[in-house]
Amino acid sequence: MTTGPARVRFAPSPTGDLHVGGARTALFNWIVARQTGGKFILRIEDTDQNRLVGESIDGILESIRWLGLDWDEGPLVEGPHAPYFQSQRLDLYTRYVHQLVDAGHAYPCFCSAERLAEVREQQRARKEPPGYDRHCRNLSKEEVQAKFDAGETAVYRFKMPLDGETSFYDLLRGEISYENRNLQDLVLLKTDGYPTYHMANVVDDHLMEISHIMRADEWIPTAPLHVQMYQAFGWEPPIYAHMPVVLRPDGKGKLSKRDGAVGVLEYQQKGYLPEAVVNYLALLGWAYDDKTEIFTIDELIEKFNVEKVNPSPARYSFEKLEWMNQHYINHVLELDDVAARCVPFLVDAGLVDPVAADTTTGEFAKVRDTIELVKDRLKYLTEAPELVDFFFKDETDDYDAETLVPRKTEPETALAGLKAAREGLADIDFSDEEALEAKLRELAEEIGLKAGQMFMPIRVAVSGRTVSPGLFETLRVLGRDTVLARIDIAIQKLQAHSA
RNA sequence: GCCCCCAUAGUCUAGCGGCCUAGGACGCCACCCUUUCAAGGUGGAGACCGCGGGUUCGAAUCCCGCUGGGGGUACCA
Repeated sequence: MTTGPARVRFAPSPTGDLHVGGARTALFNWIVARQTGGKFILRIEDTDQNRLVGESIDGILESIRWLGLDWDEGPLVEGPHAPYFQSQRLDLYTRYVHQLVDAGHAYPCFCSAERLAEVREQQRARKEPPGYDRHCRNLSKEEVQAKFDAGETAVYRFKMPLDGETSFYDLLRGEISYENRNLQDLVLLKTDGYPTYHMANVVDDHLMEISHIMRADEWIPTAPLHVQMYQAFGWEPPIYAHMPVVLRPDGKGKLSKRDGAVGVLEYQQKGYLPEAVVNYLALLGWAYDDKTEIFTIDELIEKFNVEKVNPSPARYSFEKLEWMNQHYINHVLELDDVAARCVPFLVDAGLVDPVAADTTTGEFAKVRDTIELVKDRLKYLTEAPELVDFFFKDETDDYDAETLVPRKTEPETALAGLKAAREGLADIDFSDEEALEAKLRELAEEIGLKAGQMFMPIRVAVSGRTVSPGLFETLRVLGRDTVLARIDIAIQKLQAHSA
């Protein structure tokens, strides 16, 4: 698709959180930049003062950063085409609009919002396609001057050719063409002096030397306008590749906030790994072959091919993403890595000291030892605290004596098992998991219990719950003192219960 | 309404004229492993490749129509 280094851009509009659909577009752009040794440019399209949510910019930058998509030019890092906020480039757009006006490709339009609404209303009543009626397109120089002199404000519209057709090549779909007579004289510059997306994006993409425009599907209908603008300016248009939109899980419309977690940062908070999110997003509409689906970021850079992105819209699946996340935690990341990523969540839960963030500390070692036991059953990092809390607390959470008694057994059975364990484990080497297991199995046999009947009460006694990591490794990590003390408590509980 | 895009199982997809009695994954169902829960292993159900016409010795793959879905139709992006 390209011969040299690509200059691509991701241009979010700061109107809220960056959501996964946008993140996917950003990812594809970033990958293309990296695989061609090009540049990934981040540009903030803050051209709509009404929808602007100032604080959202930080969140968007944080989201992109969290995903690991570093940008070469843009906010904070700047670059040769600064500023990268369109609100700081207003004079440029004004200048270029006037260039179009002078060349006869744009014109001021004095129509009020009311008149436009009225025109649309009438068109609808007559069942005609809605759109601007080009009322001001042929105003004479004198008429225009008179209106400005009278203090009227104007927007500037592009003077779309009335006949002929406009076509462009889309990397995923091939040639796409539109008949000009169906195209509109869209607004380029608004009355508040801000440009519309069309103006800002064409001017900036050209000035910033963007080579490939990879953006969402929804932009296809306005692409011919952009192509006409490039022509009017006498500029070479970039290569286009429109990414299919991400649909709601039920397929009924674009994915939006209403459909659950769609903000990138929500995934961070919910204990997802950026690697898993990236991997899932890459697979949404793209596949390398008929088998592979786990890709490191470097493999994506090596194997991804924009031209193979499936042009049909894809539904978003929370289930598959969840599976992907679990797969990464269970099978892709190394233990130390998972442990380190769990630390913030454990700290938040008040279980470990913040110094555990330093992987050379004993605190971290303890975290690693416990995470090792639950790594293969974690779906989200957020589950870590609830799975390992009993290793860090002095006592287990309170539990009902009943839970010490496995189904279909009597309290006496559980009590006998616990007492046997209490004695039998007293002088066992707790660092030796196999010895622990051998001893417990031996004790079970001695008192005529099945392994499960013996193990469950102990599990509950030491962890306070019926679901826990493997028993013997749990005992090993807990250590003799804690284990014996907790068994004592369990025995008391059971005796009190039966009395 | 008009314009544009898309079309392989519930979902994401492989396939780019014969290798397809359509492959993989998620989800689902069994069974195995097993000290709980996961993970893992094995097997299974699930697609007349949206429908109808062509082209061809041969079509999921090429062409046309239809239907369906999605997008756009703003002084929003």
